[in-house]
Amino acid sequence: MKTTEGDQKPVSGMAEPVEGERPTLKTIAFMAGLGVTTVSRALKDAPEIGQATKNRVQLIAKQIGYRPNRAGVRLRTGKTNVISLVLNAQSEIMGLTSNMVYGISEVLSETPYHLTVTPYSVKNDPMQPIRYIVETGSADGIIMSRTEPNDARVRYLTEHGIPFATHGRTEMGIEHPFHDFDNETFAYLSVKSLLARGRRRIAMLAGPSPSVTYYRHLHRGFSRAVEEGGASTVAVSDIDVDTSLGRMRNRMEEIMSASNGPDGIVCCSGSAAIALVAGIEAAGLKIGGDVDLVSKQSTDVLQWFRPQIIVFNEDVRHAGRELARAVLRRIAGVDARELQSLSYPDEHDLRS
Amino acid sequence: MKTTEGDQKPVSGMAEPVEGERPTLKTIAFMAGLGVTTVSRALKDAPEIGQATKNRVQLIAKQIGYRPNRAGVRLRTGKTNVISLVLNAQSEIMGLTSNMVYGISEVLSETPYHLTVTPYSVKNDPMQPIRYIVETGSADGIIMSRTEPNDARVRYLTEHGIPFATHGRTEMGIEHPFHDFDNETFAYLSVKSLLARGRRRIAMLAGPSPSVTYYRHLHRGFSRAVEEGGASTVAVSDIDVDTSLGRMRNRMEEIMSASNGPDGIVCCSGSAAIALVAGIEAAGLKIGGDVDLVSKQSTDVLQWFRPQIIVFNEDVRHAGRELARAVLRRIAGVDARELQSLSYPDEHDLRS
DNA sequence: TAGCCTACCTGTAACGTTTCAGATTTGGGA
DNA sequence: TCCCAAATCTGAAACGTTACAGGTAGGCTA
Repeated sequence: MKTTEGDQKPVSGMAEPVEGERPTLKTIAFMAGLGVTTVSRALKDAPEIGQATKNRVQLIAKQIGYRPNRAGVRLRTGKTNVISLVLNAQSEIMGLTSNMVYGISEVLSETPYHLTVTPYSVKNDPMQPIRYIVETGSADGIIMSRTEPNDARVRYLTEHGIPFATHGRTEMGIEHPFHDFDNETFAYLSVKSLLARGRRRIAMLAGPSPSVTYYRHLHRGFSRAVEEGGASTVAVSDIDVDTSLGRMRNRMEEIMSASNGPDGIVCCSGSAAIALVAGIEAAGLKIGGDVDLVSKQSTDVLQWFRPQIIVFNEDVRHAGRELARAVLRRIAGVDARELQSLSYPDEHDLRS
Repeated sequence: MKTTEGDQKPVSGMAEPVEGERPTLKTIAFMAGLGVTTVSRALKDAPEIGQATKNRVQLIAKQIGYRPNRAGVRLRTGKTNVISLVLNAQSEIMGLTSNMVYGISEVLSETPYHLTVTPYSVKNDPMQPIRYIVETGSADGIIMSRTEPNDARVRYLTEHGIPFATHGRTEMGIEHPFHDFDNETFAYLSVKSLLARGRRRIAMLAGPSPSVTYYRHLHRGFSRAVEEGGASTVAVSDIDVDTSLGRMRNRMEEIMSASNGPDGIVCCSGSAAIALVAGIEAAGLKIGGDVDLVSKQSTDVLQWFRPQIIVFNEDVRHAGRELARAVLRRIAGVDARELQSLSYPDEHDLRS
């Protein structure tokens, strides 16, 4: 039987859908004179539906602006079509998180996925939001940052088989999707850059140790370059990238005022760099003269800050895109090992 | 009949729920020997359920960690328990958006609401994400920024009866929830501050005109103060807060190099301020000497920028909290006029 | 011709919740 | 004693979707 477009026999027991309501499968089924099952299948290009029918159904769906009801799909299939970004709600001076959000959204906007954001307070247990998402099944995939070498969240999610991707790596023998900035190379190149400027006593402001993995990468690159250059190291104690900028400045002033302060400093955060500069200058030293500073920045702000320093850019928007793609492909069943990527430091000497 | 705790007669036709699955109303109903209807009502403290039953049901629910299935609720009631933050995906140098997200989340975290973020590209129609949300019914409430004097989104949402709150005000005779920074007072006080420092030729870098409402507020406060002080005005043409920092710097250099440049400048954005400073200094002028600069900042970054300038702080995290509270109360049926709030500028002379 | 396979389509059930329209019990008043 | 109202509780239906287990028609094989 060849059904033509106009052939819309009203199916028995099926009332005409109300005008003005949001169209559902039933609406299309009524208009096409088909069963809802057929419509459902036709819309997802199932092989058991005839090509003519598919075309007709898809045309109608398009014309009346049909959009599947998310609650219906979710209730039936358990699939939420949601990716959750879990983050630490540290107040930010620079727009790191927002740019990552934009990156993620860029990728998700071409899919049926929505992005929900689940910040947790710094003081709280990082596991709490993760457990919540898993227990309530409120997302199909999770993106998270502040990855630790032995990360309880990674273990938990892996055990529960929930797709996720981390910003940063772990060191626990579990293969999982991640995207990371190559902090080791960054630290290595930064030290090289300082050595090339004749600096011999090198210090570094890193991430909180041992909680965050990239701390180790930084130190690996740092040590290697210092060693290769035959330079020496000055420890920066008591402060890390999480310290308040005020305390950072004060501590830096102390360190630089000491008799054997560093003459070259590597800093792994743009906002920290501005506090270090303040501390250095408070100690009466001149950047570029007495001491050089190299910093990573995740936002183009240090360009505008003076004195200008040497920076390496990290593109967090790109990281967001990579992470989103990774979770999506993980959800699609791609092997975790194929979803691990690094991005590389990009040096800019801002000093004009 | 007084039902005791132990009295759990299995209801006919009701199979024991599978262990390990997420508990549902049925699970509780089975355990309590009640119907799902009763359980549903007991959990929401309906008046037609006996107190003893309520206590028992609520205890069981708590013990087994029952959480209502969002898809079930959503499908049945149409309520999504989602608030959507719609924003313009401009790359940000400073962490404005993330702090607003944290503020919103702070409030939502004590409610059943989730936060989804829907960025739209700067080039795209701002109506597009709004229409999408309304047509697919994907949120119970919307928070949006970049509010315009005659805002199509506000009109559309009002007509469709969708609760929302805007960051910024409109001027279209529609009462709706908003939170706004008092830009008029900010501009007024800024000019006053410049006048007090003996500045007489005042300029301002404002938001894009006429697209964004706060442009008008800024100008109102600006003009009033300039007039009161008998000072004169220097127009800053071609650039606004949306201009790229590079162009902003160059234009500023031109303006300051002209014979009749301003000697006092008001700037309504922290990130713009750093570009203005660069332009001013490129023109060979000294801030604090030849010219004074007053800026609003939404993130504590200008503290660390030198030369230090006079700033007024805007607390975006607080704005986020206010906006979230406003949408929630609007959803609860509170009158829009009771959900309009302003926050006031807070001056800090950073110059030590 | 019968039987079978393929291609296409169908209704029913189920996901978990709330609403609707009762059902049952209890206590009290007449 | 009977009846009514109030206080509690109940199953069935519905929201929109997909999975399951068929159903029908036509053509091909034997």
